[in-house]
Amino acid sequence: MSPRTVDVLLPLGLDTPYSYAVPEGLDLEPGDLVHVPLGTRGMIGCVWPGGGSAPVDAAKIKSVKAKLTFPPVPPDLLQLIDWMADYTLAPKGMVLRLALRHGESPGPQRERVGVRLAAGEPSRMTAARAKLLAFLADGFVRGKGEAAREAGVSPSVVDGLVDDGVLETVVLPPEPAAETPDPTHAAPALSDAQRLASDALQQAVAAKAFSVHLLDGVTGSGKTEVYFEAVAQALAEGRQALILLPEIALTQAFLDRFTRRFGVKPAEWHSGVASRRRARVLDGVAKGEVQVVAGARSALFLPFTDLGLVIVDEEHDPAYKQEDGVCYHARDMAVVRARFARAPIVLTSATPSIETEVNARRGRYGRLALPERFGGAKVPGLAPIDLRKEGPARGRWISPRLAQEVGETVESGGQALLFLNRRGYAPLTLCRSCGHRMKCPSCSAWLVEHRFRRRLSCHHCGYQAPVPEVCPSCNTKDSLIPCGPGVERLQEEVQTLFPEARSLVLSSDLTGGIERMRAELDAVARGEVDIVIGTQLVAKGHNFPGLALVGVVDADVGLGQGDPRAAERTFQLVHQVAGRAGRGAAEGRGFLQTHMPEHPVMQALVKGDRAAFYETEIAARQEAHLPPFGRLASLVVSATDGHAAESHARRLAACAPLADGVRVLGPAEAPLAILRGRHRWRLLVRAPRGFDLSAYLRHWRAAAPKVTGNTRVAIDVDPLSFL
DNA sequence: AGCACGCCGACT
DNA sequence: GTCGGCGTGCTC
Repeated sequence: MSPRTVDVLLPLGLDTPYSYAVPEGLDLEPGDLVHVPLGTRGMIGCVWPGGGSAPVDAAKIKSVKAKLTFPPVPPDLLQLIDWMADYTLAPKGMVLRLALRHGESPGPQRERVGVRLAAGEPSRMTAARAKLLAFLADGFVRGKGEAAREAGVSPSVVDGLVDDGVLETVVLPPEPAAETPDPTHAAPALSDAQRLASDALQQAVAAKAFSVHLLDGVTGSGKTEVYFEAVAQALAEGRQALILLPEIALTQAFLDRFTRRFGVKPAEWHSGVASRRRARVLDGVAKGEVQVVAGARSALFLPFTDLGLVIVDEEHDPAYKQEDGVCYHARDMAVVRARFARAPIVLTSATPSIETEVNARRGRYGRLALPERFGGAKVPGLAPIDLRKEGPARGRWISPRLAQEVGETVESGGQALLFLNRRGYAPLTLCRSCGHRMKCPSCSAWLVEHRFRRRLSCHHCGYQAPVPEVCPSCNTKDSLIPCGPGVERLQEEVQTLFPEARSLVLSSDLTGGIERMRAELDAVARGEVDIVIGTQLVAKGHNFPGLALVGVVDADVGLGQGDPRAAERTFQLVHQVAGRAGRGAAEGRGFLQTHMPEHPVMQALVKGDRAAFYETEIAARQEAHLPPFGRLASLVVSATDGHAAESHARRLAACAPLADGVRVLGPAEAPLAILRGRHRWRLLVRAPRGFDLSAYLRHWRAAAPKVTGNTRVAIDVDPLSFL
């Protein structure tokens, strides 16, 4: 009799599972994680449902080594992986990898050791020992580290007394991954509009069925309080809730709000969480002990077994889009997971993406609108400052009017925010003698000067070099001059204009990681800074209660380039930044510096007319058959050799299948023509709404000439950016 | 993704 | 003569 076999999907670039023999007595279910031999090494894979894989030579079949005592992948997540692989054209194994590559250490947890007073006298008494013994005099067990910390002595004092026999060690039960949130801890007082919305969401949760709602409200309208009530409902029913946030929005402020509502912090899941903690959260999620996870994109792949609610906060945020490897939009995939889990999902935004807005208008998503700013504070209007007429002097970026307003704000004790979406000191460095421009050696991009780090750096590949003393082209000394502003340069200008003011640059490339970032954001919130100079980072969900003025230094930055989403992104970003002001008691004011005040986006921003923006933008998308009125996919052919990339792109274009209403545009050199030393040619597929683009691309790929050498074809279904 | 196998340049 | 560069292809 031939041995039983199972299909095992491996987290590799493979589209089909492999067959393995099942050892006698081992019981395997789909979703179980197993250790299997592969070639010369071993690997963790996932038992895959179906059993319909193509038969292989029996002699090749190896045997499953062991089943891991690790949480299995639940059925809805298996389904999501299948679905994502089909949709994105990524190998199934690479999608599985997203769900397995959590970076946690799955090994046995380190025992937590506690101490308590035992019989016996210390051989010697010291001040530190006396302090510790006094602290432990009640005879209760304390964690080792905790005892040392609380008593104000070093951990070695604890160890010393243990060796002395005065203290005894006790093994403590493992610390829970998260404490249990209490849905009744502090029910908030909601406005009528909030109550209406939260009732609707609670009903959706109670229905235990798939549904999508857009929770639509301006910054400060109380969206978070509303969806917390939906979370409370899920908790009351004993089910799990997932709150997805753009990574940087997972601030102390968010955790504090959650804690105020539910009494304890949610389990966190993002790149800053230590690996041991991740393992505990993962385990807790799988066992249903962790009920609420607040996490970044990757939390989408956690093994929830009883998911009762998904929230995607700030659903329009482009950070949800994964651009490399498996290209996917976490918001869209969250909707799919919710569908498979038969759970309601709530998308929140003050400036919904056009896709979501149109879905809400069509009635595919329910819309819950929170029209007013909670607590009465006003959304700041944005006064336009026409840079053509009242711009600053050459080499300056803050117009006289904006400078005066900032000065008055700071003098009267208010906080000002200057927004400029450009990192570093200057986006371009050129030689005044020969005109040479400092360029990245492996990308077609300028090197950005970072004066604080005293380096030139490429924002696309991470290349860094010191600022040279002589021009690399003509060897003239001290001839390199910075062109254009970045936030660092803006701070320099601020320091010249307002020497007394305390200023701070907030930008993603500040050293110190997410912890330092949170600390600085908190310092701003406490009013320890007068003038904040920030990139888009300041737009994302931080609350600066003392902020009285917002100045958008260059509203035109994101426009141009022919990117169809440029208008949308500019609107969302500036709208959000403007919303930072006036959330507290102070009435905020805003200023918008632009070279094109007549542009529809600027007009909408100046008038605070959100509806006008959606009208023009939706009409423009419809006119151009762009998403969501048509579908797009991008194929980027890249190779270290430019001709190889171009010729493969041309041959690829030549064999594109014909289909009704489908147009293949290109190949054209990608806007970023060279990236990390690879030449890039781009093809764009435009198809009608509702067209099965994935199937089309699959046929195309099957008919395409096979890729040779280091040529690569990257497929992005529903691309967001056009670089 | 690794890791082995393969076929061409500069070293003990 | 071998060591080793990384291109190519396979892993149940």
